[in-house]
Amino acid sequence: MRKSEKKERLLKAAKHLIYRQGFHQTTLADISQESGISLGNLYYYFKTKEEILSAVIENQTKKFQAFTADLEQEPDSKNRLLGFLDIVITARCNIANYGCPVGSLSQELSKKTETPLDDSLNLLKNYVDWASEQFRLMGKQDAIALGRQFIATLQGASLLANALNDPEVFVEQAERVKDWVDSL
Amino acid sequence: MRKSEKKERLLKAAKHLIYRQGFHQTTLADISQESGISLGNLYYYFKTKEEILSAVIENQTKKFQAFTADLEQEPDSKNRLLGFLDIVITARCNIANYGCPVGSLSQELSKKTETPLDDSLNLLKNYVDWASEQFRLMGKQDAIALGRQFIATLQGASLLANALNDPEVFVEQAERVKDWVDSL
DNA sequence: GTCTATAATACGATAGAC
DNA sequence: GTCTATCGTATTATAGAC
Repeated sequence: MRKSEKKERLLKAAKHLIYRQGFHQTTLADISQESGISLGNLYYYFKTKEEILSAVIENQTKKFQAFTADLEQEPDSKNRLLGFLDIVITARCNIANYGCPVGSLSQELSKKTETPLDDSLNLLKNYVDWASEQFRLMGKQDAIALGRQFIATLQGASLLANALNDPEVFVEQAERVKDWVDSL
Repeated sequence: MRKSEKKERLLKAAKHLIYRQGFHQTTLADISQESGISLGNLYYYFKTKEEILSAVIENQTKKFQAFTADLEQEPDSKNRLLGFLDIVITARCNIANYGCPVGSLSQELSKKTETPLDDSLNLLKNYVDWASEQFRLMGKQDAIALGRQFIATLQGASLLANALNDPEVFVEQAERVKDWVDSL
């Protein structure tokens, strides 16, 4: 196994566990076990637990970029927003079980007493900016507020579906967002 | 100082700290310090940390009941929803700094690996049920979905305002909800 | 009921052999 | 690079004097 391959295994395990358990509840022993890499060896790849968190956030940022780049294939911005909704709807079950990976992490980190780690703040902002840009391309005057509304409603739907433990709550609300976008 | 008064002091400190730091990041030493009650004495009032959490959740439930009971003075259900919005808007700064007390706790606890503690699940559900009831009284067929939309949008606005650290983001989105309710 | 001191444990991090 | 063993500290919880 290549060195970088191990680092990726660790990152994947960390991402998975942090999503399901939250950052503070995930121990390095958990990550070691899930990845099959010994606890001592883990420190060869990441000097601190915080460094793992940074890597996970960076990974999420890249995923966002790949996600929106893929949507660029659709030339119409309204259809891009609708395509975005279709994709998140397919994640309904994970959302009902664990919430939105970006939103839940973002909220947990906002309660951190230590260093702010601004990258996490930017994660949600990236999505908001992307959505606002789509509304701007649709010629909307209040594109920024619309973009915030788009993301906020989906975040709220994730939170609610998670709290009520019901994927269909997420689908129902996302469909409402679809109707709303369609009507604009 | 009465015995029950001390218990209330502990509860208030715990509630405050859990809201600002989250449950897992709040230590019993923190609660001891904030309340001015020694760590050992704390255990006279609450046998475990979990028991404090239960008390905080129960307190939030009572707050919800008092909150909605107060709104019952307004005879028109649409006005009750609008009144609800006006009140949460006044909390904009706390929301931008720490999120919604109910939503953030609910999300943190949904990631708990141990016992589910269903009371926390019911907290958000109480709000949803209340909102849905108002829409039902307004004669809406899809009152349940509307109630979910009402609470979900506010939760999303809280999350976003918190992530972006901007109270006006919350106000902007809450005003949009007001316009929406008004138009129904 | 209230306090100080301390036990018990979990966890991040390091040391050092291989 | 990788491992096992272990340190140091934070934190929940208890013991026991007052």
